[in-house]
Amino acid sequence: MSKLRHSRLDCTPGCMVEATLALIDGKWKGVILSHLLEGTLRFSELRRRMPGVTQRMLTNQLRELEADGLIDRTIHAQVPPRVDYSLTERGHSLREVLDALRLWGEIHIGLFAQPKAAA
Amino acid sequence: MSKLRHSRLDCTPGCMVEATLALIDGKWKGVILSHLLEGTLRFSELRRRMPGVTQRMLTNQLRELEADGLIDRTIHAQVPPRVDYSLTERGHSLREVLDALRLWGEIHIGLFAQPKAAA
DNA sequence: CTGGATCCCGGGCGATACTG
DNA sequence: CAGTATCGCCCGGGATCCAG
Repeated sequence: MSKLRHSRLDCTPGCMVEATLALIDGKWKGVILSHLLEGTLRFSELRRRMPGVTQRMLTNQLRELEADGLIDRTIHAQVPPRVDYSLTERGHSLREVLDALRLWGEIHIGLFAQPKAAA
Repeated sequence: MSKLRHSRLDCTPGCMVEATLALIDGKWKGVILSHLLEGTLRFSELRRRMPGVTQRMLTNQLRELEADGLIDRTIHAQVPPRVDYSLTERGHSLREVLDALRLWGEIHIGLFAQPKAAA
């Protein structure tokens, strides 16, 4: 597991929330997972779809997602190296969570999103 | 808004996911929100319920949550100062999201990813 | 094409001390 | 009780170069 900050024994409200957050949080994981929800992608494809992320970070985040068992990394032994990334079953199971996050964002942040006004 | 890393204009898959994550992410926000879901709490009560967090960070996170319109901060003019924190309507609307996160964690982490307990 | 290794900087975050 | 102010460490993460 990448980073579970505080002891996961203090399961006061929020423990599991934090535990799950620790998996999908991380600067680019949410975006990566969202992209992979649409299907398998190779490294260069992910890069192209995420202009803002550096190659270092992309590799980094992918490794963490892999370590957390959320994505599979398939290396094809070819002269031009090729690596495919796809969601594991566990990864796919996050769809509902990601959908919940996206849905809330669309409703409560939308396009203008009053950070405090709203009320 | 506390920290929306990349332009929220590049709404490729994951944009809203990240936007929402930016609000509830942040080391302690998930836990804070979870606690406040149970009702209004004053500063010291929150501290007591979250042994691991420093006073500085707690204040910090509470301020960000307030700036994002997720919680209300009520100051009572008393000799022993007293400040109550409670969820705004917007904050309460996160319940489903937090529930989704917690539920996923309980199912996909709680069962087999446990260090020793579990099984 | 994929990704490792290095250098380096800003800031996140903890510890501590002070205030109203 | 509920913060604010200051110092300092650590590391996340960008840029760059190298390798299979």
